[in-house]
Amino acid sequence: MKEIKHRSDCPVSYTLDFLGDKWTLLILRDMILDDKSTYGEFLGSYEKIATNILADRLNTLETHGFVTKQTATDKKSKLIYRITEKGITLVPMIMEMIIWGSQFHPYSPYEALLQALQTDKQGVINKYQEKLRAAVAKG
Amino acid sequence: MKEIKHRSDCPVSYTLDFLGDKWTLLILRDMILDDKSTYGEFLGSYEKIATNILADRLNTLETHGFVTKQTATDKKSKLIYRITEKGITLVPMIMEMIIWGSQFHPYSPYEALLQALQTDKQGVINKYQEKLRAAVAKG
DNA sequence: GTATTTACTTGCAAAATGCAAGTAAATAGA
DNA sequence: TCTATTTACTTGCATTTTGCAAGTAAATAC
Repeated sequence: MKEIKHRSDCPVSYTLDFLGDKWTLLILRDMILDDKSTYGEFLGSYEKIATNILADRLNTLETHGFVTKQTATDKKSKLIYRITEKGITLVPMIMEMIIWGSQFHPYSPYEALLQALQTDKQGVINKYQEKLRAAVAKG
Repeated sequence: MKEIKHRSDCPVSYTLDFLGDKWTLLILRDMILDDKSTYGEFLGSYEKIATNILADRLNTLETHGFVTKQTATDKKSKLIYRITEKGITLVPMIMEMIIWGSQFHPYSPYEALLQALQTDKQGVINKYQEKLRAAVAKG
């Protein structure tokens, strides 16, 4: 279990204390953009996160209220990780990263999304946030 | 000198390969928000970056075209780090971090900035980018 | 009853970070 | 001109984090 140390009161530093690593936001990307929700699904992502790191990050995300964990209704051995309202506040950051990264390295699977972001960024953000909220509400 | 390894073509992962650590964006914050430009100034920031990490990150930022380095006109022993056009593309990300971090941890020195961001985010971004471009042009 | 799925934990090696001290050129002050 | 200080690092070593492979354990499928 990782204890987060805050180096200063600056919001940039504060943000990096949570999100400044190579894996945390990739898990949230999987949840936000690809509707992934289980350990196995996160593990299956192309970037190949190590099992111990994934367990650690999921734990930290849960501890700090970005996700919740509950056993699946259909299968007791399956755990469902769901993004919370706090997690949903990270949608703009993820979108900004898609925009930024795409400038230097185009990625065809996100071409339509990128186009939409360039036309109406706030609209896209709202749509994703509403979709995620609906999923939370559905339970 | 750090070689950046890209884990996948996903722009989020690509972005994190560059910026997914605790220090790189803090140096850029110092340049963008506080007009810092020397090794000593970065070292003086509240978060207390280690000298070897600072040297490494400045080197990496320079290697990848986010900053340039040149000796000061007034003092040969002084090196000036300047943000490039590529570095300036990170302004929206930094602003998003300010907005996000401030939600959970208010920080009075950025109160006015935050207010402005909430009223007219794109306007603030443009203003900062123009200010930085002007500084680049001035040399 | 046995194999597989799902979600981890454990142990150890490798890499990154943090801390303290040392270096070296340029400048400032006596 | 000699000495101290500023500026920008590098080096060495301890600590922490990450990565990889293997092991565990409950639930489910066959």
